[in-house]
Formats: sequence, C-alpha cells, structure tokens
Amino acid sequence: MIDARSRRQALVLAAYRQIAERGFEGLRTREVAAEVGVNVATLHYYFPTKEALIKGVVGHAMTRFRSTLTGVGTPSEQLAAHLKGLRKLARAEPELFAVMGELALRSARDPAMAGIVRQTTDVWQATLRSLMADSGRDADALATLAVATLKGIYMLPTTTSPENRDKALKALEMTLGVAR
Amino acid sequence: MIDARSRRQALVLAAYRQIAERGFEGLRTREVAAEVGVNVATLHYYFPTKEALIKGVVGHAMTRFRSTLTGVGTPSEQLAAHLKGLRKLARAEPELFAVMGELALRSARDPAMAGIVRQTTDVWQATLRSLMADSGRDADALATLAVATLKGIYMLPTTTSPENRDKALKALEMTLGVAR
Amino acid sequence: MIDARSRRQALVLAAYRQIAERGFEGLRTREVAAEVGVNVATLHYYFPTKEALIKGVVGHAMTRFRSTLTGVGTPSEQLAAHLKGLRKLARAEPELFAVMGELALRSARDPAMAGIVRQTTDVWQATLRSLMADSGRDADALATLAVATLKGIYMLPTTTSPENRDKALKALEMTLGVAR
Amino acid sequence: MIDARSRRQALVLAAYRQIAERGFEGLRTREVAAEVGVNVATLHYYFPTKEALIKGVVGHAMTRFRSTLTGVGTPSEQLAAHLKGLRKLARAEPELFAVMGELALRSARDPAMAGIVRQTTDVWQATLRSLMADSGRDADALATLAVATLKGIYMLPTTTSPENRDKALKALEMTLGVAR
DNA sequence: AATGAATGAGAGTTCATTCAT
DNA sequence: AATGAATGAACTCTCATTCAT
Repeated sequence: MIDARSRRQALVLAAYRQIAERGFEGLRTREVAAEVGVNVATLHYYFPTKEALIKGVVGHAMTRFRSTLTGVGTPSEQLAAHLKGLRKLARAEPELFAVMGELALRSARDPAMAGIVRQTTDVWQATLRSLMADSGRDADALATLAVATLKGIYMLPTTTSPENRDKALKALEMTLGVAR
Repeated sequence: MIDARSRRQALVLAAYRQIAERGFEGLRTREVAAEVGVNVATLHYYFPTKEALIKGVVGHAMTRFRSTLTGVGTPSEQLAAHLKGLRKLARAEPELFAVMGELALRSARDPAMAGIVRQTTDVWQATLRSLMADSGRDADALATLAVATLKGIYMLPTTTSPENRDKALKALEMTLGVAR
Repeated sequence: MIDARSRRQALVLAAYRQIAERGFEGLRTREVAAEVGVNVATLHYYFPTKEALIKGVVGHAMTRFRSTLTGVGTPSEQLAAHLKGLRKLARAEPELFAVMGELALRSARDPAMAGIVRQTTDVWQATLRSLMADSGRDADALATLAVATLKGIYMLPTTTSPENRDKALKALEMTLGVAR
Repeated sequence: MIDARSRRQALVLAAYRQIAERGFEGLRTREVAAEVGVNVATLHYYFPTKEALIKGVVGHAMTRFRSTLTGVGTPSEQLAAHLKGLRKLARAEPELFAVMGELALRSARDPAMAGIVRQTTDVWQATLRSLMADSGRDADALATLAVATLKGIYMLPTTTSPENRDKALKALEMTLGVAR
C-alpha cells in the first residue's frame, strides 16, 4: 500500500542514513533494501544501479541543505539567522552534515558529484557574499572564510567541546561583522 | 635486499597515496602490494590485516602533519609561520590533506581512529591556543575557529579560486591578530 | 484492441526474432514483451513460462519450414524446386535457419524439443526420399545426405563465399540426380 | 599438488564438458569450479572472466579438431582416412562436435569467436580442397560440399539411424571420388 | 622473507515469475 | 486483459585473508 514516490524516497532515506552512519565505504544495497523492508531486487527496480541510488541521496542532501539558505530581514539579521539555522540543523539532523562531508570528499574523485556539490556550495557562498556586500570589507574573502569555517565545523567531526565550538562560531560572527 | 623497516614504509606510503587518490572506498590491498612490487601475501606478512595497514597510514599522516607544528620566534611570528607552512605543505603534499580529510571523516565511525586523530588535533589546537594566549582575547575560541577554518580549507576540496582562498586565509590571520 | 490470437502471435514472432539475433542464450522475456510493447506480466498471461513461449517459437519455425515441403511436377522437378525454394527462403528469411540451428542444437539436451524437431526433420527426409525413390540408387542414403548437407549449409553460419555455396549446392543436385 | 598448467586445463575441460552437455546457455562458472573441486574464486584466479574461460574452451576444441587434419598417403587415401578419422572421433569424443556446433552458432553473434572458428574451418576446407585438386572436378565446390555435409552430420544432432548416417557418408565419399 | 594458489563471504546485478489491482 | 510492483534465486565477479612451500 505504498506508492512509488514514497518508496523511492524511503530507499533514498535509508541509503542516506547508512552513508551517514558508515560512510560510502559501508553502503550496501542489500542493507538499504532491508531497512526499508523490501528485497534487493526491488531496490534495483527503482534504482537500476547503486550509483543511481547515490545520486538520489545527493539530491536529497542538497535539497535539504538549500532549504536553509533563504531568509528575511536585514543582511546582518539574515546572516545571524543563517548561522543560528545551521546550529539548529546540526542538532536536529547531524546526519545531513555527515553525508555532506562524505559527498565533499568524494567530489575530489568523482567529477559528476563534484559538479552537483559545487553548485550548492556556490549558491551558499554567493548568498553569504551578498549578505556582506555592504560591510565595506572584502565580501568575497569573508564569504570564503565563512564557508570554509562552517564546513570545518559541521562536516568534519569536531574534536572540541560544544562550548568551544559555540565560542568559535561567535568569533566567526564577529569577524563577519554580524551586529548583536 | 630491502630491510623490513623500509619495506613496511613503502607499503604504508603506497596505501597512503591510494587513499589520497581513491579514498578509503577505493583502497585495495592487492593494488597497494602491486604498487610496491610485491605479492599481496607479502603485504599481509607485514600487516596482518588491512586495518593494521591503515593504522600505519594514520601514523604516517599524523607524523607528517605534526612536523609542521614546531616554530621559533615571537608567538605572532610563529603563528604566521604556521599558516605559511600549511600553505606550502598544501602545495607540496596535497595528498596529506586529502588523507587527513578521509581520516577525519572515518573518525566519526571508528573510535580507534578517532582517538588517534583527536590526539593530533588536540596538539594542533593547543599549539595555536598557546600562540594566542597573550592577545587579550579568547584564545580557546580563536584556536577552535582557526582549526575549523584550516580543516575546511585544506581537507575538503575547495570550491573557490586559489585567490579567494588566499584572501580568506588573510582574513583569518587578521582575525587571529597576526601582526604583519 | 488486439485480439488474443494475434497478440500471442506477436509475442512468438518477437521471441523468434530475438532468438535469431542473440540465440537462446540471449532470449529475455522482458525484451520480448518490450518489443511487442506490453508488460512482462502480460507476456506471462499468454505464456505462463518462458518454455511455453519457446514452444510457441518452435511451432512457428516448424510451420514456416514445412510450408516449403510441398511441390508439384515430376520428382526431379520437385527436388529442384525444393532446393531452389530453400535458397530463396534463406535469402528472404535468414532468421528461420538461424532459429532452426538453435533448435537443432537444443534438441541434444531437451527431449521435448528433440521430439518436435525430429518430427519435422523426418517429414523433410521422407519427402526427399520419396522424390528419389525411382532413381535406382539408395534413396535413404541420399536423402540423409541431402538433409545433412542442407542443414550444414543453411543452419550453421557458412564460412565460404556465396558463390562457393552455390557451387556446392549444384554439386549436391548432381549427386542427387536432379535433371537439369 | 597440482600444477597451474593442469589446473587451467582441468577448468577448461570441465567447461568444455558442460558446454557439450548443456550448451552455452547452461554454462555456470560455479559448476565448472565445482566439477574440478575448487572454489569459484579459484576459477577466477585462472580466468578473470567467463569469456576468458570460454576462449580457453574454444582453443581446446580447435586444437582437438585440427589434430585430425593431418594425413599420409595418396590424396584419395588421405580423404578416406580423414572421413574415417572423423567417424572414430565422433564415437570417441562426441562432445567435441557438440561444442563445435555451439561455437559455430555463436559465431553468428560473436565476431571474435567467428574469427577463430573461421580459421579452423578454412584450414579444414583448404585441406579437403587440396586432396581433391587432381580429381578433374571443381575442388572448391566439392570441398565446400564436404565441409557442409560433415558439419551437418556431426555438429547437429542427427535424427536418423547410425546406419543411415553411415550410408550417407559413403554416398559422400563416392561424390568426392574416393577410390575404394 | 616471500609467494602462488586457494578460499569464504559477500558484493552488485539480473531474470523469470507472481500478485494485487 | 493488462499492469506496476515485488520477489527468490541465481548469476558473475571481488576481496581480504590464509596456507603450504
């Protein structure tokens, strides 16, 4: 009693979870299917190859992330909201960042993936840049800095305490000139 | 007539290169052995399991990275030297950062690896912290910020131009209060 | 609005074509269905199993071939007409002989198929025998010879030039005592 | 305690037997390995792909067949000896002809195989042609006729009695002008 | 110290077949 | 009469690991 759309989605989500948990290394079609409660052959009915399934995961992750990029208010408010939104997202959906880390790394070897990931990163960076355009400082440099820092904080397992991380994020806000 | 030490080293280096090139996903003991010109069984003579070989790679990468952490001069000079050193290292040995990215991601699922990686990161962060202790600002926060940013820049494939990256690095230096 | 009979026929023809093209090895129910433009499940509605479909193909091929076995005129004329008819058929419907080759080979392992193929071959041979009954020579031997040669020429990919093949056919005619 | 050469050979022979018994359709790497008493992985150690194994089978079959093509004596004697040799071979190694039938059919779809099979067939036909060169008749035509007939008789399951087949062979000998 | 040969376990993928609708 | 969705069983192939030599 499940329509095709949601079954596809369920498979993508299961794969997404497994990549978050075990990395690309540990992604097994059989286990993805099992998590959804279907036969492997059913998975292949929806996704002819493992790569196609991964593509689905990439799409899902990117969509998920992009949904955090829109905002209202003054640039400074938007910037603050974006950072706050990321913090919330990281708490609510840590897998998203784990998966994005995997995707980012894979981009180094997989041009197709690089293209997709780059698109989203570019949008992200452009958004940040536009929010800092009036600051009278080098918006490009700051946007690049911000993206790098946020990737470092959220996509790679942090080795410091959450408090330190939060303080670092505040230092970033100050650098970016977010009014408080 | 190759002594055991250097054969071990050669195997580690080959694995290291292959991880940099293809990620953990693409690491094959057979190809590591082939690159060194020995049989797979020989590899297993030196490293009983694949995990043992990976451990060797981790050790190598960490040693390699730590060698950049010592410096002389005033704190500010040392900080500047460290950042410059990283830039040089990234140009000379890009694989090192590719591998460190892989290791960092794997840490999320592999406690043993997490321990080792954490050690090095902690040393790194402590070093940075000590270099900013006199700045009259929150050294912990700034050190955390710096580590996150540098990881983001060097360990994850950068999507921006080298120029932007360099400008971002300069912005980081300013934030850290490096005298120029 | 297609009636059951012709849909069955269409499926058989598609399978027939695919066997001719790719052999039994390459026969896929899904592709047969696709060629006809229906779902695989529909194919199985008409032919419960793949074997049933193949049986249909066998029937079609045998019917097609038998239609060349009737003739009028003197025995010698009929014999000549038969050989000429085969030549024409091989030009017009090369798949028929490709399929018959497949069927003949499969007969070696599949008793059911052997039975059907044998029936047709027996009729063929009996026809030839009767046409040579008056020749004063061993009609059985000559009929057997003729069938073997014609199978060799038409059912197995010929490695010689068409000219040579035609010359060989003429030599066969002479052996069989066909007046010219 | 088995050297590599003979293990390869054993695998080829097992595959050869299975093709003879079940056709290409029924060739399964696992069963080939099982027949030899090794793991499938071992089979793949010797033959990286199934196609490589088949290539081995083709080589074996062709070598086996070619070994029947040499003879001594007058042309007429050699011809008679060749036909007698085939008869003996068919009795001793019926699988050889079954396999050759499979190969011949597959040639129609597989250019690589066609090349190899053609080579052998060409040698065969050339040999026959040379043996009939002095007969004052069209040696090309007769050689083509002979090859076709022999293929028909030996490579496709015969539907007639052995006696009839022998009589047909005698008729062929007469046609070819073999002195008795 | 080094290897060729072998393997168990499992990977992704395919396919004829079934079933609810 | 026809289908989309699902499946079990099997397929070829891969890989880290082992072992006799």
